[in-house]
Amino acid sequence: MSSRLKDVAARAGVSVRTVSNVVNGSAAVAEDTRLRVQAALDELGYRPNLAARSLRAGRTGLIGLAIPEVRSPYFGELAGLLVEAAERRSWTVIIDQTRGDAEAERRLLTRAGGRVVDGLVISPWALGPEELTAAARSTPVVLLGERSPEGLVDRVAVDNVLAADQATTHLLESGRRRVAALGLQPHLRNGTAEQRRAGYHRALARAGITPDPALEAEVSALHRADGAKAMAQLLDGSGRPDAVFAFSDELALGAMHMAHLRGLDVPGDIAFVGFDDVEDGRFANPALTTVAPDKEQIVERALQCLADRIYSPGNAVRPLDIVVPHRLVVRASSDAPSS
Amino acid sequence: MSSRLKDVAARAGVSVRTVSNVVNGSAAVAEDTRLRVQAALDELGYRPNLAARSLRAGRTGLIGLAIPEVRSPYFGELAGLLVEAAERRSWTVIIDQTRGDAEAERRLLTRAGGRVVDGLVISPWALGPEELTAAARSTPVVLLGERSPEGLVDRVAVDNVLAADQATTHLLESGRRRVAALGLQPHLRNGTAEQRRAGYHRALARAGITPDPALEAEVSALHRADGAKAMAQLLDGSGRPDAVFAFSDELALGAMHMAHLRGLDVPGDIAFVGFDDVEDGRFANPALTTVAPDKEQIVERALQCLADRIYSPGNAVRPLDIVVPHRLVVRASSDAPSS
DNA sequence: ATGAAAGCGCTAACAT
DNA sequence: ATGTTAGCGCTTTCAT
Repeated sequence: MSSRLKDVAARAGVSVRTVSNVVNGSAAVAEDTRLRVQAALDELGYRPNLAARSLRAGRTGLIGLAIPEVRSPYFGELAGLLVEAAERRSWTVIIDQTRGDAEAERRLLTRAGGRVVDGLVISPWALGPEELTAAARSTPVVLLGERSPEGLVDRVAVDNVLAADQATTHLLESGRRRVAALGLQPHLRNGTAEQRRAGYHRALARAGITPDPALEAEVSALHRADGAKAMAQLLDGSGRPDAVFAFSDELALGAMHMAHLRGLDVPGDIAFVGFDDVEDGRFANPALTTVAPDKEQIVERALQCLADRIYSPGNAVRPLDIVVPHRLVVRASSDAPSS
Repeated sequence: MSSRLKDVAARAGVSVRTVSNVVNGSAAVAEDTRLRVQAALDELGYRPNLAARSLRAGRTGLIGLAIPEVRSPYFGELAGLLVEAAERRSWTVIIDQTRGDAEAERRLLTRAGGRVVDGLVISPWALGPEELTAAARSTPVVLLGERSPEGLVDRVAVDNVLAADQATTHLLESGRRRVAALGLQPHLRNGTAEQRRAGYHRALARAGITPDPALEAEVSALHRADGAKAMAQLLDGSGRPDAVFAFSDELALGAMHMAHLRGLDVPGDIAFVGFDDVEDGRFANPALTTVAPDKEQIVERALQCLADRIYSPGNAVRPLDIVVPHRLVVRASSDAPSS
């Protein structure tokens, strides 16, 4: 099979110690031996066995990313960015999908405990704070989006209440009066939707508008199809919305599609704002107004948290609650009605 | 820190051998000892150290997936499916992005050689056949899409020539005459675009149409923006297309967006067909006609190849060239012109 | 500057 | 049924 340190040592006529030093540059090696060893290394096509290294080091160089699904544009983009950022820190990322399933989330947390990964970045949907906190005691864990109770685990997120408030306010300022909120998920333990709803209510209140239950639509998942379905219900209901604040771009895109099917003009008859700023939205017809979280910063700060815990585990830093910036990107889907 | 087999053994008053047997169920253990050991296991919260296991087993249980980028809808969907399929085989997937960069592809191939992963599924863009074949000699490798010369490495793909022919034929049959091909990538070593172009030419030839160079648009990458840019060039050129066969849905979506911006009606003035059948296309306005490869089968067969090579390495099976089925999904973007 | 050897945590061959 | 131990490939302490 493939060659080990020992083989290379035998071939170069030195000890494994010296070969190891050449491979890692970990100690001074006489120039001529170094060359001899290097030659042997090349001839044998030596590749270090990572399992052995990890076993020695007590670290794997792997970090986990647990997200509901890779294929969704938002998490896909996030995963891409995280992989790149991890690379810069010489980490390899294991991406796992939870599908918002409690069992899957639990399994990944457990695996993190099993030291397959040195740390875990998780965007929890199904799991409650207790379990997350418990898991974080045995491994470095960073939460994306969801808040842990009393900040017991590191967490990185945008200010959802503020962002939702701004999105709603933007619609109100463009003259819309019957703004719907699309994306409630009362069945999840994830509080994100609840926070966005709070921001939505806050904006309505400031404008002196009483929330209308007929303008709040629930979804069972966050795909375009769910957005389309919820939109259909809004249009068939008594709410008669002239604008929609969807809690994700995917939902917004699905909803917008439904509006088109129903013969509505966007933004003439109805305006849309999404959340996430995924690429699809930028190229939709019309282009989608959205809340853009600073994704680069989300992954960067998450990894920083992990690094801090992994490399100085004794140093019991207080768990961080990091808020990353966002901005409202106005595009054609929410232009003021031509009136 | 965390507990080892030895700790559990001490606590239960048995040998490590017995604990190992309990953990793995690998040998008969007396019921009462089993219970005692299990209790110790639970109390100590024992988790096996995977690095040690891998070192012993000579296998890591990890497989690599190397794709240009996770965030693109097509590769995102594929990655999601592959992770699920791998799970069923108790494999964990490491996803890596190559960005079509030769150096990145080379690095991943090398890592595969380093036994971090037991095998690698790669969608090569930049690397030529020689290097791919060389890498496959030291590790199980499956190619997605790209054909290796003389079938020296396992490969899974759709029949690109046939698919492109069908897509083009569909447009011609709906009465279009000036069908453009969008998505040539002469700078890549990847032959996929070339195959799709061949299918496009074959369809034109069958219809007695001479290919017009002004109707063939190159792109530097495969994002919506590239599709939009190429579309602008087509519209500004002398080709005056009444239909576009884009080599990917993303390109098609970008191109369709540009058509809208130019005030063209789709499909009235111009029809579109994409390739990949990603979710975005299904919810686009209008919904995008596309070639739908059987993605489930792509990942399933790819993993099957890997499993064969990993579990019976001596068994030098001839490299397989697997063609998975596809179908043309006709949607609103290519309805016959109302004429 | 380099060699010898211990030991990371686990499994399995060899005992009893 | 269960204990003892070698060894997977590597890094690193201790010697020289």
